[in-house]
Amino acid sequence: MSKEEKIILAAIDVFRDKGVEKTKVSDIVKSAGIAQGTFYLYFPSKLSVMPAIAAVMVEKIMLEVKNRFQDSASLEYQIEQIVDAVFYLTKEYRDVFALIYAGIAQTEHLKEWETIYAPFYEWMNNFLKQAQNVGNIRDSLNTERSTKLIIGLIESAAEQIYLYDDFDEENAALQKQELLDFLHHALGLRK
Amino acid sequence: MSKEEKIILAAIDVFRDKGVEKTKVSDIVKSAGIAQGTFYLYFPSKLSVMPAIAAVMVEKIMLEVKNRFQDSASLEYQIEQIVDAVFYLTKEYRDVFALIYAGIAQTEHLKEWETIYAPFYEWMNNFLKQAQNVGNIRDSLNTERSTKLIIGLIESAAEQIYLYDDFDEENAALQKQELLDFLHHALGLRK
Amino acid sequence: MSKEEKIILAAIDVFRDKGVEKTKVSDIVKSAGIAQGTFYLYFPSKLSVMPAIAAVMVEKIMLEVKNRFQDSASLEYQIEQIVDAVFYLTKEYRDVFALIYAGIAQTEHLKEWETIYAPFYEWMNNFLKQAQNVGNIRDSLNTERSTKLIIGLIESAAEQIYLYDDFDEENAALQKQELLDFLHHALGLRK
Amino acid sequence: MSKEEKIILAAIDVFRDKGVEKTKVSDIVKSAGIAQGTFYLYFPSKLSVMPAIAAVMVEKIMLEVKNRFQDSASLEYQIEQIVDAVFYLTKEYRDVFALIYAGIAQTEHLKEWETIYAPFYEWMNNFLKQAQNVGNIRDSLNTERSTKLIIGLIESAAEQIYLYDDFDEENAALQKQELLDFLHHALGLRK
DNA sequence: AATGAATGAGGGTTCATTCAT
DNA sequence: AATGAATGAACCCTCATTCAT
Repeated sequence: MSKEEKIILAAIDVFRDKGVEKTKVSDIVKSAGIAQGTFYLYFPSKLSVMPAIAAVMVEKIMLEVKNRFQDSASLEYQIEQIVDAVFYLTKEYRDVFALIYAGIAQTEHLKEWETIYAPFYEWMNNFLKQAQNVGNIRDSLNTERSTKLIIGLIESAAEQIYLYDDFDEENAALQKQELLDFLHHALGLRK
Repeated sequence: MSKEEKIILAAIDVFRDKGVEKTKVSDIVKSAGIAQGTFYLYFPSKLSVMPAIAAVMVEKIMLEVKNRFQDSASLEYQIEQIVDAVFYLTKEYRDVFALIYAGIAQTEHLKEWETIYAPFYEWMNNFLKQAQNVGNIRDSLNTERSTKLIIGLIESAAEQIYLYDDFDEENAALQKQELLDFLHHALGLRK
Repeated sequence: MSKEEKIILAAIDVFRDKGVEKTKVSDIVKSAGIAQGTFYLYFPSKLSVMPAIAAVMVEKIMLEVKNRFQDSASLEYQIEQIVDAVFYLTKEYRDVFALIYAGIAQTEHLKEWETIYAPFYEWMNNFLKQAQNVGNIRDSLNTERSTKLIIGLIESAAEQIYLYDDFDEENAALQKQELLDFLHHALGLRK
Repeated sequence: MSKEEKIILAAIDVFRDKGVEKTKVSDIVKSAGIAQGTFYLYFPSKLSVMPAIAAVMVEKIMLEVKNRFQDSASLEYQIEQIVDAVFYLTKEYRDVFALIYAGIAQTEHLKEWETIYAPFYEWMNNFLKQAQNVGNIRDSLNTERSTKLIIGLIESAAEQIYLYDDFDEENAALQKQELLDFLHHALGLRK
């Protein structure tokens, strides 16, 4: 594993454990098993690791979505699989997402966020286009614009459940069902 | 204006300008026109101004929504007004929301985020219930659960437009139209 | 004694003891009996104390010159008194002058040096003018321009003796005599 | 050019540009076009380049003086040539001299300063002796002692002009003339 | 209540030097 | 001899907080 990777993974660990604010660079390097100065060969500051962490998380998202997705399944089920993937990741890495969000908001790296998310947007756009081509979602929907709405909707739903609400299995299931229903109508699903 | 108010307003200004982390208490007191020590007569620490700022923002949200909302308008137009209100707030105060979020995330009181939004959630829930009662939105929609989905959806759409995309008036109008359309279908609007 | 004075005097002490390079700000504040941060309320950096030290030294020069100077003495003897004053100070504070010279050369404070020296230049100029007016030094001498030459000459002579040469009382006396002779001819002394 | 020479010349450049304290070894090696580690094959530390730089400067001094000097010229003109040489050197390389001085002052080898000047002192002493032998300067002058006075005088005059005063062509010419006059009288020139 | 000079612990960052290749 | 990535001790400076006035 390269030193850069070591730093990123160690940063995720320590940020999760202590929070961004309270994390010292010395904590990160200790956890990464490298020298203090080595950190600065790869990142100019503590917060500049954030985009790299974000990129790792988007990789995880794509992996999860692709793993769960079944080409042969019904559109309805496929959407549920996407929702499940995002929900699972939010649940599992909620603190990482929270710190990325906070960390990115604090710095000037905001614009990078879009670039980092690009692969997920592209994948979703293709998915919607195909479904629209075969007539399974309403024609009036502009897939490119809606892609961002849908991803934003699913993620904010997940955040509601796993970040803000006191987590409760039954409530989570109901909230997910409401979301699927909401999406069903919004997309004008026909199948 | 009381010194406490001066501090809160000055803190909002400076936090927006420099970010929470880079803001010094000395910046706040300079902007507020008071002495360094006076700050500590009203707030025990820099971050403890956050809840007061949050309260100011809740007021702004409710004021904006209520100001724009017209009881007599069509449901479709009322929804557009809500979207406009959230868009406006995001555009104007997105950095403030981000810093409250970040401040809250740092102090581990993430759940409080919900409290801040509570009045807006409640108002939106009532709005949906009424519309549902008169049969203007689909019966299958659970207003309470959907409230959070809708607000999350509108906000994430607003962020896409005002933060990540390079802002472009025409594109913004189209994206807003797509969102209204998306909501129209999701709610099963009948009128 | 004000904190600023404490810092200057402590800085002189520590610089003399350890040299500029090896002196830490923490050494200065320890010697001054103040807190680390207090230093930065008065000086922006370690080297920025240099001009203040230089000013103290020029004060010492003026005091020494004025103390030794006798209005009633012969011109020849008066010049010897000035030389004695500069020699004494260079001898006593050779290390301080060395560090000022080095410290000032290293920073951007070079131009300030002239301002700091201004009182000495002015005093010397008046001295020469008066002697010229009563016909004791050659008329062709431009007092203002020569003032700087003379002070430079005396100081460099002193440095030669006390800083560079291995000090030797007899040699010092001879070198001083040569300087007085040199000045005698240069000024065209008539009395 | 050998790597050692490359390092010395690069060090002079960078030291002049940024000052000794602010110069990093990495700056020197970058400018020299060699690897970081290579530096330490030739010099044990950053400051240890100083003597090598000093040696280069001695060469420059002697070269300049000898180049300008004309055996056949009048004594008066020869002195002007010497002044011109020192003025030129001060103007062109004053910062290098300052940094050598500072470097030496820091390492407590202040006495070495004299060694650097030794060839110049010797040359000047011979020059004065010859002039005295043929009766062109006063007999009472001790050439050895005066050598140091004269060089110190010329240098301090040059520093006044090129460093402290805001440089001004006309003023510089007058100041130089005053210096020549001063020297003329001090040496008791007869021709 | 208000002030603002003083505090000093703390952490980010630098950079001379090393060493495996 | 040459490299340059890695090291980690060293130190500056910041800034939240205190407290005498």
